[in-house]
Amino acid sequence: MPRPTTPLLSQAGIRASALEIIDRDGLDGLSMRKLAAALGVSAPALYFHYPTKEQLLDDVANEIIEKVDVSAFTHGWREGLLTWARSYRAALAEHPNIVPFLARGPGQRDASLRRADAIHGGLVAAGWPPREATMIGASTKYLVVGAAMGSFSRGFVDDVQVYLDRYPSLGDAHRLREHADAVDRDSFEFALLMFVDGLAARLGGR
Amino acid sequence: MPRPTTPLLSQAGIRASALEIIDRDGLDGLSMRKLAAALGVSAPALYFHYPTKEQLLDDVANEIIEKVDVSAFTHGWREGLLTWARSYRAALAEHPNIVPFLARGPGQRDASLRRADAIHGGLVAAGWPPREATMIGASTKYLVVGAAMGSFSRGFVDDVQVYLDRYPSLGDAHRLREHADAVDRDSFEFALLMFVDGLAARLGGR
DNA sequence: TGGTTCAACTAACGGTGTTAAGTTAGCATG
DNA sequence: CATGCTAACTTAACACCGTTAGTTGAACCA
Repeated sequence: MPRPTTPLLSQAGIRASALEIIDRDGLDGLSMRKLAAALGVSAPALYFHYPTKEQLLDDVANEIIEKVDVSAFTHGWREGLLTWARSYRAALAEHPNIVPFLARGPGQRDASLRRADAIHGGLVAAGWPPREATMIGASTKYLVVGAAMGSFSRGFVDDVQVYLDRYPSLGDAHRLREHADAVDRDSFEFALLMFVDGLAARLGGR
Repeated sequence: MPRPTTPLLSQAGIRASALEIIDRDGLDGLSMRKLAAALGVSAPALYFHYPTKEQLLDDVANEIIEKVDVSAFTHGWREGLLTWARSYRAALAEHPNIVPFLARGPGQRDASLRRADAIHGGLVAAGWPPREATMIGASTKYLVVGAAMGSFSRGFVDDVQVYLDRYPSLGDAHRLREHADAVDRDSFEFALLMFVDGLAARLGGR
């Protein structure tokens, strides 16, 4: 069945289906064969539209990062930073399974760089020295990526009783599992505000 | 050649060789066959000592986390937190290639939990409400894991000129690549201090 | 109309983690 | 001391992976 009258595949369609599988089955749950099957096509057909799986994932990741809002630096660095960080985290939290890939390597993801530029520019325009602007950008990214990993609250397995017995100081943390998402969200917000407070004190003390 | 007179393999030896390969060839560079070859043995022999690759990696990760210092909470929460965060980051920076695995899933890594317990206990003992102690622990971990990913400075590929042309505001960031490690280390220290300053202000303001 | 290009196909390669079955050294027991 | 069980390895093989090669026939342009 060669060259169908109307194309069966498109880059956008492939990306959408790939993201769907990642969301449902995890990053390791995505294989080219499974993806092809979901699109009603054989695996090598995908390689006509994407040269490699890596490239496809790069594009999917790009699509997600595109939604991050870096526009609020016009309302001051504090507002800009908070808006950026929150929308960044929200974007990742919507597709947590792709975060390990995101974090692995930068690849060819243009969107990240365009945003890094906007952020750095916004901070410098607000009076931060370039070197500190760089560090603030990096720091915020650390927070977002770290939080997106959810490594803390997800560090508790389902069978909680075991840990309660062994680690008494964890105390009220025994309900961490059931409130995992809320804890992650609150902790991120907490960390972000502490960090920005620290920044404000530093900038104000000059 | 069955059952050699003296065992060729041990869990510790397997872990050591695995970590060596990971450090040298990256996380994806570790395969059971390559690991077996490095140990002068056939691949299935490993499965006598480790039920699965995942379990092996869990153990390797555990070994690394074991080195994290959580003892300094006896000198106050500030000192305890700083020491923990710095030694945590140092431990990960020593084996950056395993960080993506670390972040992927918590697995059965006992060491993480024993440390979470110590940290939570130390913070509460120093006067932090349990709920905030949980968030402080989580936040610090976000910073460490995020920084270990080095996702910011490594987000710039080798060919820098391309980005200079396209993203003018990046300005002095054009030397990011060559100073990548230094930038990461400084940014982490910066973020940590800003965060702890924010914390101190919050605790002091009560 | 003819030739080229496109978008799919099947077959296959080398790699992966892992399981099954075979072989024999070491150890415990009668 | 012989017997049997377990331990620690072997080779062969399974199902899957990302990817490449070679084929087919519809669509498009001259």
